[in-house]
Amino acid sequence: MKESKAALDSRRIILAIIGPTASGKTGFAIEVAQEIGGEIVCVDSTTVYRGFDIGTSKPTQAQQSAIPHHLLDILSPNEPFNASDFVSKAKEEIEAIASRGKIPILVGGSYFYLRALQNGMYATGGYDESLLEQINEEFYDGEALNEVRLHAELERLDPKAAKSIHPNDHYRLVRAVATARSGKPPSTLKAEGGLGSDWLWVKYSMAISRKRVWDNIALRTEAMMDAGLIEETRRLLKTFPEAKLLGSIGYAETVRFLRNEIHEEQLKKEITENTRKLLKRQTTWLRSDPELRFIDSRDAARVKLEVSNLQSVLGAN
RNA sequence: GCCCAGGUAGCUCAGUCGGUAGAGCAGAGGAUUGAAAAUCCUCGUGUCGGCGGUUCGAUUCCGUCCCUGGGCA
Repeated sequence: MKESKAALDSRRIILAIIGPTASGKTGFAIEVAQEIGGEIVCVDSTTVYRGFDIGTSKPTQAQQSAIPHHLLDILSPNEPFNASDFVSKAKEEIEAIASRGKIPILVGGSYFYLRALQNGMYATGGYDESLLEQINEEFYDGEALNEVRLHAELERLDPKAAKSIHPNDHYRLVRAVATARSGKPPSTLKAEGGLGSDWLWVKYSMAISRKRVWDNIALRTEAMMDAGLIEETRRLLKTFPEAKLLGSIGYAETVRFLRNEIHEEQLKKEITENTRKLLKRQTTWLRSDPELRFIDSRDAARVKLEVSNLQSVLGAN
């Protein structure tokens, strides 16, 4: 545990370039990867799915052939995927990259996934999914979930957890009750399985004003439409109508357009607005992480310098 | 030119039987532990179009002017 003696430091370097949508991180990450000899692991809940290309701003073929990208196109649209799946797959990729003598670079905007990978997740797993449904039924009153009763139940089982979960947050409420009923009060859980201190983390985000990201978002929405977002959505809707991602930004709005619920101008407006809201939520995550440093997209050379300094320090032992 | 309906928060509008006003959307901040591009919480002062008049007091009533939409010429 002691890291004061350099001779004991056997950590390997891992880079994270994690930033909001349309902030220019993809291009920056590729440049950095080329500078330091790295490979990219995508930290993104959407680009894992095949077929969802335009609306997810998946890295282009050219970008992918410039630097290997992992965890891209690994799933069919109907397959489930969550933070835990991400962690286990990412760990494999990271090990594989390191064993090739390359530096793993985590790139994406799904901060929740990054945190799960670095710090681990609660080992809840003790109940199966049917318990969630059972609770949903038990606390269903006529038309809707009775969150007051549900919240009271959590209050009884785990007062501390109840304090941190708002009654309207049904999803978290049901999960917390399920966890508590299976014998693990959520407030007592400890995160497990994170990569954490085995690696030397170098974490960056992009230094760019919200105004400029807004502009990028507007331009990118136009570009997505020109590139055939509507066609892509029509095709996916036909082949995978149940796909979870059809409910995500870009696709959900386009589905409504295809059902003639909104016109094209409205479609563009809604995608732009919803992407801006996403930007805001992502920014909240970034601000909460004191390890993150913000860097200009022209400063790839600085990252290279930092990495080689770190390498010489680590290599000294 | 005349008639009608409006001009209130960035947008769409509600409202005040006269005591200076409030919703939705947009926007901002936050949370976030197996759906996360999801889910949830908090945040609303603006010459109530301008100028006069009546009044203790006008965004509210009256007059007038300007602007917008519709109709008639």
